[in-house]
Amino acid sequence: MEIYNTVERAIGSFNPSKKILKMYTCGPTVYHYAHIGNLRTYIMEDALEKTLNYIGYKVDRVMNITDVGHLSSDADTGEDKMLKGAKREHISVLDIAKKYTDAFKTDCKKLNIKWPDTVIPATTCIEDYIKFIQVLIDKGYGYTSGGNVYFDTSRLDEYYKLTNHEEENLKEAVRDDVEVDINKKNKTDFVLWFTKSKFDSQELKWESPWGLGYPGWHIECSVIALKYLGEYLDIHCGGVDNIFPHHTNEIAQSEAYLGHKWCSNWFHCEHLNDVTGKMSKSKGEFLTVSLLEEKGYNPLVYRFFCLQSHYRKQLLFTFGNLDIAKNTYNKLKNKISTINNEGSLEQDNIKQYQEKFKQALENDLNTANAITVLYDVLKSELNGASKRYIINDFDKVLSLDLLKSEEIEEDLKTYINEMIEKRAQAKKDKDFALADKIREELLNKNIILKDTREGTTYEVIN
RNA sequence: GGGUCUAUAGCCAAGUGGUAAGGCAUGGGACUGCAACUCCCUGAUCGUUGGUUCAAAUCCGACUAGGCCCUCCA
Repeated sequence: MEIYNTVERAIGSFNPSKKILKMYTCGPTVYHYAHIGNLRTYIMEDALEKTLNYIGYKVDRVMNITDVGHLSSDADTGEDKMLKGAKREHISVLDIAKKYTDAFKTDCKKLNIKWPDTVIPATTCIEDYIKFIQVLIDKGYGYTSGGNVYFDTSRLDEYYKLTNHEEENLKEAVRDDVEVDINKKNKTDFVLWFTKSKFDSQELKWESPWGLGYPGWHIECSVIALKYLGEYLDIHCGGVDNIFPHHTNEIAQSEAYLGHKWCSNWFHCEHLNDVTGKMSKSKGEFLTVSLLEEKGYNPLVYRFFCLQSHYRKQLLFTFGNLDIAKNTYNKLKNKISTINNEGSLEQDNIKQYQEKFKQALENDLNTANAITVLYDVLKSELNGASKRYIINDFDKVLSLDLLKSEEIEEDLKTYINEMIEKRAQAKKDKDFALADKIREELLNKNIILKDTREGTTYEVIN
């Protein structure tokens, strides 16, 4: 397939000859609920993984869970994030991690995001970080200063390959709330191991050759990727805000450690913005999947909203825009639900549509176009069975539950049918007031009646 | 200040040199007791400006606007 590669700053071919691909994903820091902007990235990564499956690859995918605790909110003057969460809720740091890992898992499930095969909490690999850091020190890439272990970026020729930065142009401590670390030899050096925390309240600490402390932020991804996926990665994913410094530093550490090129493709998902810019937890409304549900949106409407757009374009979130997606999604599902299952499979035509669908996805994960192919299928002359077959096939990537209809309990069915009978009689008697009253009553119970030529049908919405 | 990305109708968008796909919304019509559903019809010369070319939304330059990153936010 063709896909944009951040290292090349261009769309390039991605057609490894092997059958199994190694994919690494930066996971969440589990100190609070994920907001839907975070989730956009996971949705698109999920679509990527499923696309790779669709075109014939097996994907060995690993994701970390950052439960080590790093800076709080957007300022690094405050407390440790995990600890802040723990204080807020009067439970321990580890309980916070568990709580929000579970919450994240639930969100993924609701959005039909496949949980990666291997998900590793950062705190389970402390020994590995220590060994890794020791090797970096032995090789001359690490040094200790002011109690912390730092990575010496001046030892690298290609430190900026991901960003095209020039060292002299890099500003230090751009944000007001960030302080310059005087222990660093170079301004881009970063911490591998902390013993002197900027905040003394760090709760989780471990013994190390350099003293009691905790790992730097970037080390966990390098080490976990190496431990579970080996020395070569095919694709590494994350949000665009991680390009610098996080991914830049991952490359620095990993390649310094390995002595060879580490990951060939970098996949970055753009941000979900609100009208003021990037969505964040500290600003504006804190939009979670649960909140969307409370407001009456099926989480898959949000997935659809994301898939209709391109992962490398910023997407503007407003409830108005989400309403449009909701309407579109409901119409789409509704249309699909009316397709019968008759006829025998028209293999040749089916293949054509599958090919078109594949082409859209292989073109830098063009999910918007892939959805258009779905509409082409709906409008086509294919028989019902063939359409259903294709829709089911497409949904392996889209994961929009396109063929799933809500299970309706027998009691409710009986009730609705009785009401429909009653209304039909009322209409016959020209008692439209009663007929409308019945329709209204059912609507209040989220049951929509539809009068068609064949009679009255209904739809239960959730 | 530097880097990076984006700019097509109200919204999401396709388009990768040959006279602008699709979806939703809007408006009109059919259907209906009325409505919803469904079906049919309905819209843009592509941020601005130079250039390359027989031909540009598509390539190059400049400009403008906006987002993101520059030490731990996906």
